Amino acid sequence: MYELTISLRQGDRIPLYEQIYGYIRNEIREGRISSGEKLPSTRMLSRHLDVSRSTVELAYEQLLSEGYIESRPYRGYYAAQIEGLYQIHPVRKVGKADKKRNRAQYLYDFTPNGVDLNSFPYNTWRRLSRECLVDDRAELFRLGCPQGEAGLRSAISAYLHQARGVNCSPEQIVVGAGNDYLLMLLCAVLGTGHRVALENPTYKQAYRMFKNLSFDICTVDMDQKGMRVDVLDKTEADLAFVMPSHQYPLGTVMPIRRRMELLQWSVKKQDRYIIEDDYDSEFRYKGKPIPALQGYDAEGRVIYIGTFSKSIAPAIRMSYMVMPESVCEMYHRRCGFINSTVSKVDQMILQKFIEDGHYERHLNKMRALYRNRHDILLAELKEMGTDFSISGENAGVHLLLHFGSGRTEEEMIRLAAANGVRVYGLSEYYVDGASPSENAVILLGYANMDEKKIKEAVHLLKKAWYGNA
Amino acid sequence: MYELTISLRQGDRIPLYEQIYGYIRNEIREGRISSGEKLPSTRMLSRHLDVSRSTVELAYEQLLSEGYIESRPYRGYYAAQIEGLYQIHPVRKVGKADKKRNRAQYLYDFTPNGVDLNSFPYNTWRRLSRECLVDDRAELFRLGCPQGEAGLRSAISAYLHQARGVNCSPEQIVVGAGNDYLLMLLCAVLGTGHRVALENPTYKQAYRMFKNLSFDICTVDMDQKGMRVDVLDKTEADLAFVMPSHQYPLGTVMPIRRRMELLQWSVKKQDRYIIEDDYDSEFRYKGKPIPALQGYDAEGRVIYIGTFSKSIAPAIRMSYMVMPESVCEMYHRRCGFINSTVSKVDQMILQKFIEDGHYERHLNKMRALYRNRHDILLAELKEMGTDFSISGENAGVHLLLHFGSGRTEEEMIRLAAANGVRVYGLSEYYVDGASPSENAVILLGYANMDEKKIKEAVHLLKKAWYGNA
DNA sequence: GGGTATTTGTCCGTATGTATG
DNA sequence: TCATACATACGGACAAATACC
Repeated sequence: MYELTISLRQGDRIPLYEQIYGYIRNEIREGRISSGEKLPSTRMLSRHLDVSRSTVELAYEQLLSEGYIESRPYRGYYAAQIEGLYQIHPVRKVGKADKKRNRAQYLYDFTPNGVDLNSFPYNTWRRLSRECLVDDRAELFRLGCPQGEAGLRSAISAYLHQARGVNCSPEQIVVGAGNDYLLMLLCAVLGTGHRVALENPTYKQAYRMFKNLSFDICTVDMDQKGMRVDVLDKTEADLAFVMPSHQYPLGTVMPIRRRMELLQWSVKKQDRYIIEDDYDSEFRYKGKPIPALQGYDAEGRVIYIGTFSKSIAPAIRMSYMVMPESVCEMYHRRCGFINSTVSKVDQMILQKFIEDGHYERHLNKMRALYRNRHDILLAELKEMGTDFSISGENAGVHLLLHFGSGRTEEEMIRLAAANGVRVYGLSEYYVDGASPSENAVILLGYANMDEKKIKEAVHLLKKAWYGNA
Repeated sequence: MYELTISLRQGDRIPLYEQIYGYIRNEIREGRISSGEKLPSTRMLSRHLDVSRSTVELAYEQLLSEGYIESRPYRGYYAAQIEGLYQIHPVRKVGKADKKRNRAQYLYDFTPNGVDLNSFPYNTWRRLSRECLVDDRAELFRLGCPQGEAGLRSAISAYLHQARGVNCSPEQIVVGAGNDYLLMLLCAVLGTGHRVALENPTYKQAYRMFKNLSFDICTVDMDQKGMRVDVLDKTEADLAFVMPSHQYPLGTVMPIRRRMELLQWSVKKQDRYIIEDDYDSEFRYKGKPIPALQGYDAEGRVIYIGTFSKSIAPAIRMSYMVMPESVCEMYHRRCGFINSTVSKVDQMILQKFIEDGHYERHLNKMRALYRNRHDILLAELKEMGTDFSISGENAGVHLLLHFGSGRTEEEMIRLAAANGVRVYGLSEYYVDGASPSENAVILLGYANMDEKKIKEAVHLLKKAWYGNA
């Protein structure tokens, strides 16, 4: 079947269906689609071009009526014999200078920060967006609650309760423009003079934020259960920044016992707080979902941070923080005056998105999708080689490969790059210069790679790392 | 195999396939269909329900994509394991009833923070919004530049150059979610150990931000020309926060000479900076527009902050900061890692809005509108009484009434309130407890009051303050 | 036990309704 | 009113699995 590569200009003065029509007509005229050849089905093409099926149908109908293609009911459309067809001006389209120059140094990118590009519910979002701009006009002009719209906070609170076992009222929530901002805000809320303990390796944005806002920092080693509370206990830290659900980058899931130890640490002295970053907890593939640390916290020591960046789209720029009562009080006293950083329209869209059940459906869809990719990646990796172990799987959208001796990270990354595959080393996530492992540890994020790409990429990795294709 | 007993409501507003989808989803959720159990085939069910097979197919496809069922080709559909699936039952939507609770105690509100409610180009904005969501889909998934999209920054830089005489390249601009955020960011960029001089009275959000981020603060008195540089010179401040175009709340416009003095202050010692908040400079009604202070700054001492809150809508949450080279360098070193706080979609919408000339048109429209209101308010006020003088007119969207002796602010506000008119006193804008004037000074913002309302409101004020209707 | 009819998911083209500008 | 685009609903063709003779 002929593979079409049309680039549509949406919003152009030329309607979509005419662009499709014109393209295919040209391909047939100039023989790139020969007579009898099957064309992509309306469904396939509509999915491929990301337009409605009816739009493609309109194009096909026009081609049909002009005799360029033939329809075989229930089978498909086929290019017709075009001899004798009038061709007034078979204009040769000169290739518009290729825009793709800057891309594609890497054919495959296992970035651990990716999200799937194709699953965003554009149509729903657009509809909700329009509804908000039509229905709630006046709302655009009221500045809105600094913490975020009450309705959205209610929706988030309900979601967190059911999905993550987080106990909170909407009043405890602050909606903000991204995790970075919320961390910055939190630092302002807590004020100066704190020492924060970070896992090592950790989420570097957090490390940088604390560092640049003049917090004292100490790093605490991790074992397979997460941050070592016995080590934490010996530090002077009064804040602990942790990712119990799926540590970044290690992928560690903190078991209940360790969580309890951590909570005990938090109440041993006054004014200790745990900052729980639950950045990608939405995605778990095995076993029962573990409730958030916040859910076990009876003493109000856990500050919970979550985001829609991973679960919807990074460009959305919406995250939320759940503060215990004592922090709430500080927030209102010190930072209650700071206006919300999220557009009210966006907040209203998201609120509707959650309330109307779209968010639930979307999450389930994404989970199914990511699980599938996760399974395929695991299967492919097991075929690739045996001199590494895998960790951090079963949750999130990335996993780690721990190689045996004799392999350096730089070498692995370089070899992969030479074959067009971008992989990431663990060492860049260590702070304070520490990097305890001599052996290569490689991160593979699979969120923005489809099945086919995963297979091809692992195939290339095999070639790169083991020399056989 | 599970026997389904669905009663479909044909012609309902809920589509058939969604009814089927919803029913089966519920059965699975509530365990009436257990995992692994076979579902009726699309044909069986379509016959049973007397709908098309494709309708059933559509329902099954949705269930499949959300992970509720699994497909075994040529064999059938089977209920999947649903552990970990998200089930969000939103709590009752926040009653739209109590939204209006806090409003409408006042019939007329002369808030100095208002904007006009009816002039927002909803249709244009909606169209651009739609275009962005259709056109630049992939952009949603790239995180975007921390400073804001390059295109938007170019557009802002071009606008600032033409309209405000600001000299900058797009690289010097940071786009952020509101002035509050940009001030917070700026504090992080500058780091600790600074002393900032504020006009008194001043924009209280700025005062609070500096105070809460542990900056030393000193206040500098104002005369009719703005901040007194001679007083500033005697302080230890290395930062000066000023609003030369139209000081808030006094409405003072700083003349050229004073601006030069201020610039001279900034170069007298190293590492001094002027923060210029140009929050409502778009609106001037008399005389030539005065370029921004930044435009006169040859030494790179001025940090310029502007916003779209006043000129478009507060809910938009987009502001921008122009940094001189030296601050740029600090920004990149200390805060370059902080992700943008503005949704990419919103940035793209705004960029198009500016580039397509809508912003220019909108500004001119708003200026004409506000000038009209300004003129009418002035005329009405002159008819109202003679025991006050007016200042701060000719620019911005608010002005001040300075009353003679024997009138206290509290009394004026109370009298107005008793007649359903909300006015604002100057004293709340003073910081450090200072409030030099004994006499009442009243702020009147006219941005969100139309001609009719202005006339009615002033009429009521006359009644309230002078006793005659 | 091997051929055959049936069942099944999957793919397909088609028709009509609806929202928007 | 009309063009454009999308949503919903319909039923036939195909190939693989399976049940049945």
